[in-house]
Amino acid sequence: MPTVDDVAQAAGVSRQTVSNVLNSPAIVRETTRERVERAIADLGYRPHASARRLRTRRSSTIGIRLDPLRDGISGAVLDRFVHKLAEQADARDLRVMIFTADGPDDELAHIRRLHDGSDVDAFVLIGTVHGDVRQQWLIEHRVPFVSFGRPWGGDLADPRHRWVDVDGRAGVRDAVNRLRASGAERVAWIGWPSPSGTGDERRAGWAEACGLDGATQAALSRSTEDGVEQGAALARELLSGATAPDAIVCASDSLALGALMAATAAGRPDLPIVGFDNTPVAGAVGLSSVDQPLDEVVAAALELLFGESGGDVRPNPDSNEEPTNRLLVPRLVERRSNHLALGGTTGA
Amino acid sequence: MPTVDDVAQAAGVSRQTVSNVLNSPAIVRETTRERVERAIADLGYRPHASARRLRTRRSSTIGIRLDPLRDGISGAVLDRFVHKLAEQADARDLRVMIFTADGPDDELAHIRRLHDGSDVDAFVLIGTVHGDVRQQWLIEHRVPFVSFGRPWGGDLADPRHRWVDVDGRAGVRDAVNRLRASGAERVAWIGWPSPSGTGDERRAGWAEACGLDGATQAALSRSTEDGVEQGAALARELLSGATAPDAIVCASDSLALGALMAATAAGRPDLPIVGFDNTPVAGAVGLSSVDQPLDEVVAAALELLFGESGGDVRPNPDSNEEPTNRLLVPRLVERRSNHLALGGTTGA
DNA sequence: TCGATCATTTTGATCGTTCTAATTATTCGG
DNA sequence: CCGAATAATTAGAACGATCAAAATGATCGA
Repeated sequence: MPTVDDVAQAAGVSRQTVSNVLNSPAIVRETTRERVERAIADLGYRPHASARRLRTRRSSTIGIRLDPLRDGISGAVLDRFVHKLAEQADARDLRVMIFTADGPDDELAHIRRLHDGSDVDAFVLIGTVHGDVRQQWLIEHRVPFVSFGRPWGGDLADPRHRWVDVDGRAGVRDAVNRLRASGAERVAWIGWPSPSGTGDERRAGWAEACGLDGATQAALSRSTEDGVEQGAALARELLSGATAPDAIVCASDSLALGALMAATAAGRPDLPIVGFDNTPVAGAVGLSSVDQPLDEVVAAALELLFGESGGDVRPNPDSNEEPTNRLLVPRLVERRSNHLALGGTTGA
Repeated sequence: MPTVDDVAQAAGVSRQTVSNVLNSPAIVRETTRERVERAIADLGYRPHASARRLRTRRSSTIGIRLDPLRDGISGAVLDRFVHKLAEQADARDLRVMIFTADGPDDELAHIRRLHDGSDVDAFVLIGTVHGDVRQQWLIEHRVPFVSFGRPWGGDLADPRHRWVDVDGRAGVRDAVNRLRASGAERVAWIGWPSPSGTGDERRAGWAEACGLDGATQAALSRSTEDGVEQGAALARELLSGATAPDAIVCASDSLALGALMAATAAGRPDLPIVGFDNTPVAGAVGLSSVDQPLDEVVAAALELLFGESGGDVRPNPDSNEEPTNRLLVPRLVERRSNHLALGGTTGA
């Protein structure tokens, strides 16, 4: 591999001029620049990333932990998130390094390793939880990071904690409103056990929009761990209850798929059911779902970390001038035909 | 961040001794080593990754392209693969860098960029295709790589092409045999259009084991692009045909899910159906599926690249002594109850 | 006690780049 | 056509680690 010196020699200039052509072309004379560029092309020169990183003390690399494998249907959202992150990072000439961890402490160990070794100069956190050790450490050590997920239980406006999130409450509210506009009067809810930041927010959206009194709300609301079977079980329970729902909104596609299966089996194939995350499965079985705008989420995350369109600059973590967080609005994807019942999409 | 010099000073030794404690502890005297280790711990020293990489000319980083997002159910396999890769790479003190690409040429551009910049010193390729430009370039430039997937149409024994694959033919064959042992006599096949290396292999497994004459084989075999709806359509076609199948084996879980939906809708909820990849959805709806041993695949891939348990060594690409590939055997995961029909798993 | 041998530690150079500061070319008003 | 200002380029040092080889310390048989 040729070095900057080889290029310099070939172009008849000095090392530094070659470097300038690459990093601040504006200060190099037109004719010189062209000569150097030709030499670069001829020799097939590429800067040695590690040498550059060593000198500039910038890795231009973001680290992200892959979510632990779940058996559920969901989780695919985070895979999509990572994918989009890689895509958009590339556009800014950033690299993405991944790692896995067993739990928060293990993750923190990885974060420290990658940070202390200057492998990575910013982190993206997903799935924030109450009193997160990661956030605390990152803030304390002034390591740039952004989280996909609000700092539950923390100061939402703390400028040192940059975050992006999707307004699940609004998403569910819209879904419920839509169902009611279509004639549903008893929209039920299947969600996750409290306390769960994300889950509680989504449920709140349902509670706000369902238009039911307290007793009816209690009768039409259920919670369980995420999972298809769990969703099916609770849907069966709801459907055989005293006040049967005429629509169900769920906190996830897994729960919704279960509910759809239960409804179909119970002879109610047309019961409107809405899931969350708009996973591939939802599309496949014809399930409505609240779609998170991951493209925007990623774009906002990178913008908070690196600025408007900045290449690899990286502002300091505690300016208080512009907001350091962003709440995005999801969109309901409506699907009408229950493919489980039809056995296919559009007729035989 | 402290440097090796700071540690040296604190421990009262030279730079190099600190380096030796980290890289070849055996040659350092016990007492000295302890002193240095204490200093390292006290100062919280971590070697600067880029400096080390610059000097050693080794990045200890593997690059992998994330599969393009598909709408299908499958594809999750590759996410799981990436996850396990990150896990096992970590155990060897390797980093994993991800990227995305629009097509083979774009991917090659990324590969060149990462390689030429010494960002990455080995690549893992997934989803090999006939006459792959990536493989060709990597071999030509003697860049270490391993592919998950055989070099379709190439020399399977070429020592310069390290690969790991799962024997889909054997997997499908076993599945068919199992179905026949349970009494099925007309096992149908729903797969992908030929030519498709992976798809053709899987179909061959069916053809070998189904025990049907040519005409019946033709009547019971269908192919289509991957997708739930596509699977449902073909299953309907098969079920309403002259010679109706009493079991269906599919090339993917997407197709199988479609088939299951179609069968359920057609009043044949108990028709045995087998998918491929054992994705979360298969578990959720109670679909049998052929499971790829991804742990072993990843372990084998890393072993082919870095040796038995080697940390970050990296053998040269063309020794002919040991095999440079590995074909692993998948395992059928049997599930009996069709949850679509029951509307849940284990009764109400 | 001496020189040879082996174990341990240190010194100087180097990886490929960019930073800082100094040097040389060029432009321009008068 | 000169001197000052600005533009363009260059030389030397530095980033933080490891390599290669030299220097020192310890061990041991004669």
